[in-house]
Amino acid sequence: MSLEENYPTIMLDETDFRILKMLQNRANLTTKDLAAKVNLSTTPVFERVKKLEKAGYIKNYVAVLDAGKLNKGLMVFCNVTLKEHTREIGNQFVKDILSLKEVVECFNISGDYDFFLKILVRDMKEYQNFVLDKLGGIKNIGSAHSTFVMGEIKNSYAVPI
Amino acid sequence: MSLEENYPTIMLDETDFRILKMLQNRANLTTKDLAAKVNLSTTPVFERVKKLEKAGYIKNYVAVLDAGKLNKGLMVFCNVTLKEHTREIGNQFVKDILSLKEVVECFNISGDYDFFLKILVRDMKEYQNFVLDKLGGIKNIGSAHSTFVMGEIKNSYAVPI
DNA sequence: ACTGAAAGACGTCGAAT
DNA sequence: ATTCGACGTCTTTCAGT
Repeated sequence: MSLEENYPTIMLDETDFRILKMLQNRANLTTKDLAAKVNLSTTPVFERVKKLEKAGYIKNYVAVLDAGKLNKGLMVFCNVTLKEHTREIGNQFVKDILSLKEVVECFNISGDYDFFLKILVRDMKEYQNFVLDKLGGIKNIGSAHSTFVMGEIKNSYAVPI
Repeated sequence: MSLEENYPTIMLDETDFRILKMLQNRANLTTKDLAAKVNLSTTPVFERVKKLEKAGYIKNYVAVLDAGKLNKGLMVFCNVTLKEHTREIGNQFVKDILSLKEVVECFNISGDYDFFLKILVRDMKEYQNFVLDKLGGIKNIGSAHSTFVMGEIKNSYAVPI
């Protein structure tokens, strides 16, 4: 009964999956390109894409930028615990975290920590400032453990289908 | 002197940054839309976008799919250590990991573990099979520690600019 | 559900300021 | 570096199968 699930549920066939796979690798393929690859004319492909958008399978189209070129070449994972686990304190933490633009991902996790943050900054100095000025200003953080990314093997936003 | 840095280095102005910000939120904005938002006509905006693509600031355009709808609603972080840290064993591990479609991200990290993996699967059963059949088949893994995502607070592919 | 064609919008480029 | 204008291509729709 969640608010996000109010899309129509539809059946996808093999062609739909092929279209989704191609679009999550290159969203600027034209309908014509897609049509050629699935051996159809443009009309059914156009209608399938619209169907997939309206049904919520395709949530958005985004440009992938180069973090390093934009001076955000240091990726840090920060695992955080809260001092208390009431809903109110959790909600406040979430609200505070969402205001920090350096935090590009935040998940509530199982295990020793409560939250996992992925942070993008320019360098160590900027990360130090982030921890001291921004993370340090958030209430009810019990502990924070930083892990630094040394090398990127694979970084995809694609869903494995 | 890295291989990836062979793009021309150019200076970006405020308008370029505004265009990048908009495109990483909605890549299907038309040149016309962008032009209206930055108070220019289409031609300079078109040329700026092409410039940003050629200079490597924009690496790609992708469709963002709904993982839950596509039956990949369980996200798991898996921290892995290798038994030995030679370049050869590391390279083989990387090669093996890249062949697993469930692994959507893989980073070489500092700290207690060597690699961080983000994995998307349908449910716990599928994750169990992934660990037993796929991860378990990879040589030279010393230990693997799984953390399960219980809730998504923020999940963006955007670079904070 | 697909094909083919037709209309309109947009991307794309040249000339000009 | 931007505007204007023209052309080609793509998106989008519709009649027909």
